Amino acid sequence: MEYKEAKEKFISTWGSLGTLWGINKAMAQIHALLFVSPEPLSMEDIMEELHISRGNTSMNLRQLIDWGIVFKTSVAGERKEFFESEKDVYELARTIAKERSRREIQPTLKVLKEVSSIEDDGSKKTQELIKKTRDLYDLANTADNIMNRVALKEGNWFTKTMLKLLK
Amino acid sequence: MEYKEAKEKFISTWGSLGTLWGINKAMAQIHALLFVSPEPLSMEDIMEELHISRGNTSMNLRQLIDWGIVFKTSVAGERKEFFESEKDVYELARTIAKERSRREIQPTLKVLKEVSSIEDDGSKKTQELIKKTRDLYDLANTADNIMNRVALKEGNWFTKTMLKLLK
DNA sequence: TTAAACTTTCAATAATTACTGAAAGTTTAA
DNA sequence: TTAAACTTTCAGTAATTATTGAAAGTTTAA
Repeated sequence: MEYKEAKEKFISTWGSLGTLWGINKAMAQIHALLFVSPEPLSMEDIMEELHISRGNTSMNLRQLIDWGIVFKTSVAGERKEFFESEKDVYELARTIAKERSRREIQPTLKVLKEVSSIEDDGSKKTQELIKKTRDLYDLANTADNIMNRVALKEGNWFTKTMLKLLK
Repeated sequence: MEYKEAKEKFISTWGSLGTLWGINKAMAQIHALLFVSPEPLSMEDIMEELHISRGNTSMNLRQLIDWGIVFKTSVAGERKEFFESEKDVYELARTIAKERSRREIQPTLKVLKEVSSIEDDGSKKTQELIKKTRDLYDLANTADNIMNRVALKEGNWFTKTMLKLLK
């Protein structure tokens, strides 16, 4: 396997993995492409490599920028815009974790809190609903804290420490 | 807000959250329903509460069973099958983490390993591909290890320890 | 200013994914 | 055994989500 094949394999795998996790294929593939490109790419470049339309490219680039993992750059002497991705995997993971927390976990926690705060009328089913949503709240909250506040902070101090403990 | 409304809110939120993470709505909602039910439910019960067809119910129950988070049970004196979900949130999280690792992370790691093992021809783009896929491999591997081997083991020892550190 | 170069938007369409319902299959009580 | 009770399968359809392409919008060099 040499360069071209390897790169295509990576991009296509990343696309499928994205789909499995609720991220559309084009978005995941654009990210993958930018991630392994030594140089920033133009919209033209991306369209051509991935065989996707201008509109699709534009919309998905915007989403990647909204997520904070792709940036616009300018290239000296070129009029059009170029794009590059966050290159540091820890920074990438931290950004994604932070965004998913903000967009998805926090709203869910809010609902879990509301639901688990209903009045206990003493019935078994009400008590079960309260207990279960409270348990989920605690779990989601803890996982969120670990992810955002420990695991991904300060380079990989945490990682190194944990891997030592795992020996 | 009282019982009925709270329960519906929980089930519907769980369904949307699932969708966002690549799990279909019916599957997530069946799980939510079973998770807060004090008693096992029959297919009939589930169909009626969620307004979904028999076929849909059957297929999604099977998937939940395949994932290892829903079980068939028998109820004394009843001929039909009943279903109940894993009730412990830690066990639930552990099972889901293990399955997602097996189904998704492991295959991805395999591809990342392959891609990052191509021969270095000295070109910048090849070196970039190797470096980036190697970085992703390390990140995914570490996250997977922490998730499966530490964070979710033995009740919540880890959680408690971590939360203390976070003070 | 203006017109070429470029980007965004969005209605139409394609592709994918989920869901239904009825037929086929299975189990169990008598 | 058999027939009622129940579950699974799957072809057809519906719903959702992704993609295109062209028109509208924006920016910039001259």
